Amino acid sequence: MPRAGLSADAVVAVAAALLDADPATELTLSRVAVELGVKTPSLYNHVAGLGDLRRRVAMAGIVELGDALRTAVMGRSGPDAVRALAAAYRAYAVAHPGIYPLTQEARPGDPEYAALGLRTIEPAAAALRSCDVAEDELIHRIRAVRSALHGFVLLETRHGFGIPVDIDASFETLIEILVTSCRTPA
Amino acid sequence: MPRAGLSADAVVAVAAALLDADPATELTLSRVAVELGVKTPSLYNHVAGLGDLRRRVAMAGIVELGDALRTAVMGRSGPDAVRALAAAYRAYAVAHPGIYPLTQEARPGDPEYAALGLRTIEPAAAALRSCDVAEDELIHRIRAVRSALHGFVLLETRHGFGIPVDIDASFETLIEILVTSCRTPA
DNA sequence: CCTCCAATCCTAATTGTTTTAGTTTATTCA
DNA sequence: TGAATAAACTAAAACAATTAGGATTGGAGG
Repeated sequence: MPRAGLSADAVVAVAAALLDADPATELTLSRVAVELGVKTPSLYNHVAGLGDLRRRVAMAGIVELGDALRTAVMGRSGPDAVRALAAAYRAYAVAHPGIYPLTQEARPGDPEYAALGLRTIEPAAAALRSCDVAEDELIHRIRAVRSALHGFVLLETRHGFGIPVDIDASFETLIEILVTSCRTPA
Repeated sequence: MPRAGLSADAVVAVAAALLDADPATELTLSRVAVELGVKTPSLYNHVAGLGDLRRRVAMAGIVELGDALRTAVMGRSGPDAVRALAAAYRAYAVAHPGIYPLTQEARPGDPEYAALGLRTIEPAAAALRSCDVAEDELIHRIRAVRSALHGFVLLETRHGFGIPVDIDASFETLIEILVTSCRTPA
């Protein structure tokens, strides 16, 4: 038995790659093991099972998505910030159609996971605060933006938009609707 | 072997009920069979397998959702129609948190399924047309509304809104943003 | 250098799932 | 009544997750 030299990170990376390569196919430990040239039970030395693997992929994805959003919003404000945030959000989902849905899955009773989730909320909060959104409206506006972006990229990446009409234009329309709510401070 | 008196519809109904009763738990033929007091292979007399069962549940759901939307929009126009549509959409998803996601799954190469999908699009198209949305903008507006609603109800029903702040108020905010794009004809 | 121990990887086995094949029995209808 | 059809069953194959336990590797400390 020559040692394969695995690590939790390597397993997570392969799982993430498989997920993005074919988002429609279920992630299985078998496929990850084959990809790594190892038997399935060996994965348990690095990861506590399929559920844990999915959680780890999700957390890595949240960090990446959060960083992308933070970067996008940096140095921008008002409608510009919202537009940049939206573009970055969509870009991440399109680039990672398998990982993305995991990043938006709730895990009740997992404080570490919940804490990470704030990474994707904060940039949105910053962008909206930079439009003069009242503080008691902020959460609702964040939820609205998040809902719109989440729904759009989910439908896009899963081919839910049936008609072959320019999806970029649809996204522009969506963003402009969202931005409208930003343009006019009270 | 006393006969159980099943039918495709009965199987679909039980599957739908299981799905809604516990949206987090995977739908399996085993559970459906147990619920019906029958062995798993017997289900194949009525349904072509798990995939077919899911498809049938989805189609039944699409019809129900489409009817709810059509009813909501009937006799209304402009912002009123959009508000009613949104409320009905959310009500369906909340009442059927297990079935709803299936109704929004794309099935490439399934014309019957695609045709059914129009049932949920048409009410939205009607609502938006009744605001003076230009015809070449219509698809994009429909997609925007659909994205926003889809994302919201998915996050709501899967407990994706972390903070315990009034979700109804957030939905109101979202609808008002969508309706804004409706209020002002060119 | 050598021993030892912990980590890694394996095989074997259990459980639970989908699905196919073939059999039996109930129902229907000619 | 008797035959055809449909619905249920048993048996079994294929595949996945997981656990248990055993063997080997690789490195840490003497």
